[in-house]
Amino acid sequence: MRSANKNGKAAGIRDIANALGTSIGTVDRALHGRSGVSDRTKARVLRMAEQLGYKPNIAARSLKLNRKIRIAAVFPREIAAFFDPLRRGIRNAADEAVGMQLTVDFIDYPRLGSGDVAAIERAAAKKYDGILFTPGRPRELAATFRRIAGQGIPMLCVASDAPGSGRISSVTVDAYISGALAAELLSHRLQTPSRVATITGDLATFDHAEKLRGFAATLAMLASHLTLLPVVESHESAEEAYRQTIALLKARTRPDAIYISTANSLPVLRALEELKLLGRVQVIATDLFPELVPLIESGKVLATLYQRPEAQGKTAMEALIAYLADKNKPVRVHRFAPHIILRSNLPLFVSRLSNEAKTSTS
Amino acid sequence: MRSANKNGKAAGIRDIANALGTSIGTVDRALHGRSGVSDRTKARVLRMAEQLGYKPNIAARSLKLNRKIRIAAVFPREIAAFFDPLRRGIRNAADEAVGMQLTVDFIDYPRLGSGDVAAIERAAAKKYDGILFTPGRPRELAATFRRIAGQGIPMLCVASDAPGSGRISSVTVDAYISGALAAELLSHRLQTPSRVATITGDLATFDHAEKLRGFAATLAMLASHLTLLPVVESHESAEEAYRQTIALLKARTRPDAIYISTANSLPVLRALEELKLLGRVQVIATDLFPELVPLIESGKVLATLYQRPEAQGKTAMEALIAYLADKNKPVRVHRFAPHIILRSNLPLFVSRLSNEAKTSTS
DNA sequence: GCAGTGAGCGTTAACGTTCACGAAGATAAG
DNA sequence: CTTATCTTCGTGAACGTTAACGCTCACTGC
Repeated sequence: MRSANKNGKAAGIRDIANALGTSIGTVDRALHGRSGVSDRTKARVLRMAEQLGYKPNIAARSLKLNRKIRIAAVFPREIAAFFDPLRRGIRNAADEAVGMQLTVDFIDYPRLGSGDVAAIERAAAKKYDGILFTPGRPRELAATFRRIAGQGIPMLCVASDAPGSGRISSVTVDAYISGALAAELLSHRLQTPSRVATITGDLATFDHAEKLRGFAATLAMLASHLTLLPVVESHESAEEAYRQTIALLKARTRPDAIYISTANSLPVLRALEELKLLGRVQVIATDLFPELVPLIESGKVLATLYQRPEAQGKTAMEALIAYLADKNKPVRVHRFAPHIILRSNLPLFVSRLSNEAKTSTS
Repeated sequence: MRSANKNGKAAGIRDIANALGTSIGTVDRALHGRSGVSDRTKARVLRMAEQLGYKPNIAARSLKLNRKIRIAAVFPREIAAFFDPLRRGIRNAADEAVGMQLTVDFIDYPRLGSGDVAAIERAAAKKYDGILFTPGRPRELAATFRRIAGQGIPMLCVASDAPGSGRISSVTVDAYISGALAAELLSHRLQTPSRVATITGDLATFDHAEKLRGFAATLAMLASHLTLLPVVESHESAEEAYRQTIALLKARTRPDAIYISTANSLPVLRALEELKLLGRVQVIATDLFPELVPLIESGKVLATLYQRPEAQGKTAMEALIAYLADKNKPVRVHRFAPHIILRSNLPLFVSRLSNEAKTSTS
């Protein structure tokens, strides 16, 4: 960005060599800590580089070392409203990647917890340079994780984390805070003693468990008049979610509010509708899809916590690329803030639903 | 990303030339619509390029045409809590820019509406390749805009828009929706007939006017029991904001809630505190700074609408760079969704306040 | 004395593009 | 027919970096 030398051009490796009366080969070796330079010259080079404000020309570098990188993106087909934009984010980031020949293979499997182990195994066997995926049930994947990590293939978790799996990093919404937000929003609305239910995907999924933790803790802290019913697990299945919701709503202890912590909220809403409880039971949903729009507009759904799948995908891919470009540089763990979608800011997100443009991840 | 030819490498300009039995010079001319190629060969080249799945190697290109770009970023010093991170976002984007020698000059002036015309004039005189700024009072800047646009210098508005100014694009929070959100959040809390006040920066600023429009419209639509008091303009001055708030709170028609639509909320909060009204008057603030944190934690401020200055700066800079790299490609107008910061998701943003790391703009 | 070793360094050929220069042929003007 | 001009195209030198290769010289062991 700054410090051009006298003639106006930025200092290059050649300028350093000239200034020192040495050769560019030596400078290159010194700058990269390669062998074949004496400590003395190495120090001289480093100092001169500093002095001239040397910044490596990335364009020249990536032109020279023409890297080919193959990345596997392993994600379920369901829930499409979440994973499709996530894949889009990944694709966008891949397209924008500059200075390498990037190949992204998308490997699909039916849904979280069903077929993921096999799919990831399959990907690992193909010797990719990196793997992107959502760990649905970290326990069942533990053995696979060890094998992949052992092979030295970097894996990065997206949409849910798997601590201790050897993944180089993870990109997720802050799950605990998502749950906490849901509780806070409900506490604003429910002023009198009420029952609150939660429907989640699968408690074996780390982020689902975290959401629940946040929800329960915040409920206890901010709203002691709200009692939490036993959690319902839909196991990422639409039918199961529907059945369980019906059962929940017909029970003696019918909840006054429901927090759906998975993007799989459609069956739950259908059950509510069929029992004519939409609007009478407060609902906080997760993520956004077309069917949810009119419900928020009409106030039948109080809010939804948008997990920004496209942004997650993009950030994850960028992080993986950055890691592959330079394995020394550490990769940050990204914890996104979920967007609280209410009635009045809904239009902003709806326009994004349709515009599946290559752009924007804000 | 795909279509490597037989030997595994991606198709380059030389491959096209070989396949056609022509020279790379001709291919280059044809691909870029330069003169000196017959229509026939041009068509042949284009077809072969398509067929081989040719993708230009950006690294090689930017290595060859070693462009130097100078950009001016003209922003006020106040309100630092907003403009400092915005500048940081700009700097980050500049550092990440690859394939060009980028120089960013930060030009400061006291505050919006005071010194901005002169500062922008000064920048324009220096023949920058692009200008980034916040149009505080578009009216007063109109003449300057015309001159700059006439010189062909692209300008991009950040944090507030200036429609019809000739700017190539703008990056802002969706102001109307910010206002609407504030109204909706207040309507959740205030159930009985109440008075609501708004304190803004300067109604001459486009985005401030928009926020008010959104606020008023949503109040009318969702909460007819809330009456809106006449708007107060602080003119981006701390002292004026303080004085006006005191006056407002001592008036006969003391408001039950205040929407502070400018980041300049500190003086307002001070006034509230001194009159012991913090916690008794509902407050929705804008943006985040250290002093606001305990107030949100304790529930004395209901919410704040975070305008994500760093993300805005980064996106704006990226957009300008993209435009300068290819002036044909149109630049999107970016409308960010403000983050609603409540008690439970506050920690997520606080950590960003301290970590002034180079990373993250989510 | 000499071959062998290896540390330290210089040379040079790529990587894929862009662009200035000039050659060759066609057309026009004298 | 010659000379000038224009169109179409090929040639080759950069851009800054990396890495393979090879040179020099000091040191070792015999």
